Amino acid sequence: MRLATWNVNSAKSRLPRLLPWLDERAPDVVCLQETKLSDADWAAELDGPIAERGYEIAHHGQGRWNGVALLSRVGLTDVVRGLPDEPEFDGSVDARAVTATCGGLRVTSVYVPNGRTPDDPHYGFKLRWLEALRRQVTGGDAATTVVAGDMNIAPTDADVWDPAVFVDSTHVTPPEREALAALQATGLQDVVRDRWPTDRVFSYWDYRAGRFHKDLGMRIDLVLCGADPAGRVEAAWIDRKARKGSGPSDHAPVIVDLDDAPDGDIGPVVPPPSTPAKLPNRT
DNA sequence: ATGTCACGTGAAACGTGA
Repeated sequence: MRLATWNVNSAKSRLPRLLPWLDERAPDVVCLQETKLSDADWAAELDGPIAERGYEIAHHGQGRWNGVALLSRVGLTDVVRGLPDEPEFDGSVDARAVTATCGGLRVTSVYVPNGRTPDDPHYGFKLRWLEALRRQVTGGDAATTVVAGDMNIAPTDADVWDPAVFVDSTHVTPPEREALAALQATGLQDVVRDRWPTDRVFSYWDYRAGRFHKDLGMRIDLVLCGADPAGRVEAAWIDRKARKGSGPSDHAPVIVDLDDAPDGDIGPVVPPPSTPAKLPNRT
């Protein structure tokens, strides 16, 4: 099973990149963030071409900002929009989380609040939102949980291109990193970092200043896996190709392949190859 | 280089957010 997450920075404007990417990478479950569409506009513009490719869809949108979605062709049931006791900002709840059961996993697509600056009210909102996300995970079966999306946190200084640039900025402050660590302490593994423990691995590059070309990025898009999916990881990588070319998102997709054979199942028993019958000699 | 996008407004440039 191939699982992916991608902050598309507007699903409508990214359609010319999203559809070919679905065709090329053929993910089974996709978490999208920053769709920037209402549910009605998503249905009008995206439902058709995505359903045509065999996906069931759960979109949780609000319009101009935010918006998340789950696409699945391995089942999509028990859809929940938002988080339990989700905190408000400026008097309303944003569209930042959608959860469903896909292929036996409880998957949540998340767009964690940016925080803006550490002294902005949005920063406290970010911390409260992360706590609500942690509570949701503790209320479920952590072993089969996947939380994937734009966390807007670089887990360590190795996840930013220059830690000096980010001093006193959001994405790297200790309270954010502690909130992420508390989320992971429910039993979730950062499977990309596990796979590439010492490599320079980024998922986001600012559009400005040629940052992608110079590989001056950050790793803020994470796939966090409970024990079951974490134990089945066959590959985990950033699809940098999707950040190249014309009209890309500023984020690249993260792709994780899981072994579909459950524990103890060695797959179909294949009989040993028999001696091939000799082809009749041609004369 | 504060260097780019995307969206809404409203009909072109500007404010907002990232």
